Amino acid sequence: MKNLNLSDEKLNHSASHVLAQAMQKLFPKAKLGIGPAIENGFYYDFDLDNKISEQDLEKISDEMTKIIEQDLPIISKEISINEAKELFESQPFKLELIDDLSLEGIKSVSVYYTGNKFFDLCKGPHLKSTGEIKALKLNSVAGAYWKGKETNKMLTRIYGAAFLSQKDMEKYLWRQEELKKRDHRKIGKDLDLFSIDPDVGPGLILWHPKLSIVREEIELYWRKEHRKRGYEYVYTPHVGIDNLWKTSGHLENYKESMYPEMKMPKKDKEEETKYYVKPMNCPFHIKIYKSRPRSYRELPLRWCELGTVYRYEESGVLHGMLRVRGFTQDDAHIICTESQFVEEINKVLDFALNLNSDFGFKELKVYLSVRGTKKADKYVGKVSSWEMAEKTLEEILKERKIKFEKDIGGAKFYGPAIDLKAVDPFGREWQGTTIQLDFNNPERFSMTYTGEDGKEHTPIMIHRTLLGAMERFIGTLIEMYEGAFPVWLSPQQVAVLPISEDQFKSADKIQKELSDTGIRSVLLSNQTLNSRIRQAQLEKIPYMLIIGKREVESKTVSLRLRTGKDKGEIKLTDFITLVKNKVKKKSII
RNA sequence: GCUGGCAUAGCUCAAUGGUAGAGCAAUCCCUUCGUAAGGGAGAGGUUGGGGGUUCAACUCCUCUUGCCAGCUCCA
Repeated sequence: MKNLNLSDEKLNHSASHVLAQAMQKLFPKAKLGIGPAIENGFYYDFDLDNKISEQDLEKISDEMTKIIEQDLPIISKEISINEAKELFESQPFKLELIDDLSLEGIKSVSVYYTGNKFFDLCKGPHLKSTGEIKALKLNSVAGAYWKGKETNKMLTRIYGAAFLSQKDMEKYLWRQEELKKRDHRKIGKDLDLFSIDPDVGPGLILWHPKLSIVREEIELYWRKEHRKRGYEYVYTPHVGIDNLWKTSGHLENYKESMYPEMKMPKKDKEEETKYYVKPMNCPFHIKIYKSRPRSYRELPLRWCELGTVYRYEESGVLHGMLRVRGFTQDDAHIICTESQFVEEINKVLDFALNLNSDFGFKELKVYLSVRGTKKADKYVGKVSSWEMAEKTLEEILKERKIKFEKDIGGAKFYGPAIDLKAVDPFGREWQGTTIQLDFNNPERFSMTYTGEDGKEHTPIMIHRTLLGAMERFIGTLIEMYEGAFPVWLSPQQVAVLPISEDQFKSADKIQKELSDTGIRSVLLSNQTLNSRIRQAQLEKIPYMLIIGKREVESKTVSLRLRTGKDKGEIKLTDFITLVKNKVKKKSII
């Protein structure tokens, strides 16, 4: 969660109190949960006897407006735990919160009054009066578990946002519209990039030809960069026998995320062989490692694979290409000695920063994912190894003077991680790179190498993805660029547009010449010129070449950019050089 | 998985109990055009699926599948 600035927090937090007050008036039996300010707004949770839907928001919003117009003062009062218990007698959730606070040893709590009828248990701070809220928008109704626990009661949550001026609200609404326009699911349909078919299965992506070009370009680049950095490619199967997953601990720790087993009867025997589709690639890479004895002289080993895995994610979390059930990780496992480990992590970090920058992600947020306190039994391996690893990763980040936040509870069951999240122009964060330590598998699989001392040692395994997964990464790119991919990734780079039939032949020749130099181009010759320009524009093709009588005579092409800019006449050879340059520099246009 | 909502032509949407309609796309015909939509014609649907209520269901009820928002979870 991002840090909120104080004025936004006061504003939205006060608005959430106004919402609660309005709800209590409209639904006197409503029990109040909590109502904090969040990034870009606020919410409040209620326990209601009745169902409410988005249609009710208007009514609630009107009630809130009345409270705002009364310009009620917001005043805090410090009271003792016992007084608080009396005051919130009829509010079971508040009583629970008071008990929690009391258990923490807190003796008094603050209560905020809005006018003299409404009060709420609250730390504050707040606006001085409701009249400071100048505009308001209720967005949605959703269910949310009390205290975020799946086993707790589900409350009704209402989301909204408050503003200090009408203008601020307009800006906010504009942003919402802008985000809707960039939704990769919409763009994916509009630009014929991908689809999801219920008959194939929810969360399984069908890559259409255009998006497959984007992926192919990324994969080519990815391979080249890995080769350059001393990685070797491996290929491994999509399924493995249950024994493998027993050894890896997946059947113990990860089974609910795995597709169910495939049972294969054995000939003349009663037992069956059970196969599982892989949710991770690690066990396979480990088996390659274990295919023969290893020496310290071979280490570090860096094995990478575009490994397709399947995870049976809960139906409610699926989201276009960003959260799917089948995805291809740009996976790698680095197997090294203890003394190589710090350097290897640093190399991976260098690689990751470089890669992110090449795709135009200039701003990154770094997280150190460590164990949480809640589900301590979820983590496998010795506590001492965990402490050591978390400390080492933290030191590496500090050494590099990288600013980072700790993501407490963000560690995988097998080890801590460094996660990089790309920040887009709208401030949204997209996880791609994750560098995870794994001290579960080397032990479980009894991975060893012979050291300089002639003795057996256990290697360290680093598990990492840089892009994350092809699906999520490319989905992110679609949102980031609003479907207008940088030139090197554009499914079509050039549209060739003859003005009339007289130039069809020349245009066709130009298109073939572009193809010969490896530039992806398409000849559009139906309909009017304007309609073809529109077509190329809507397809977000970076370059349009207009070929008319003039151009044929002077042996040039007229260049129009997808930005709408008319660059005038240019020689074809110069244009080819220009495109090649843009491709090389990975420019947007 | 949970809470709430949605599902009508390829797409975007209309029709609120009386046997489905528009624009765009696609198809065919005419048009050959100088920087974001040239004109015309015909076609396209057992209203996501099953069951029920009713003389009559896109419309009401119920089950189911998928999708959307959020919760929880995650590459």
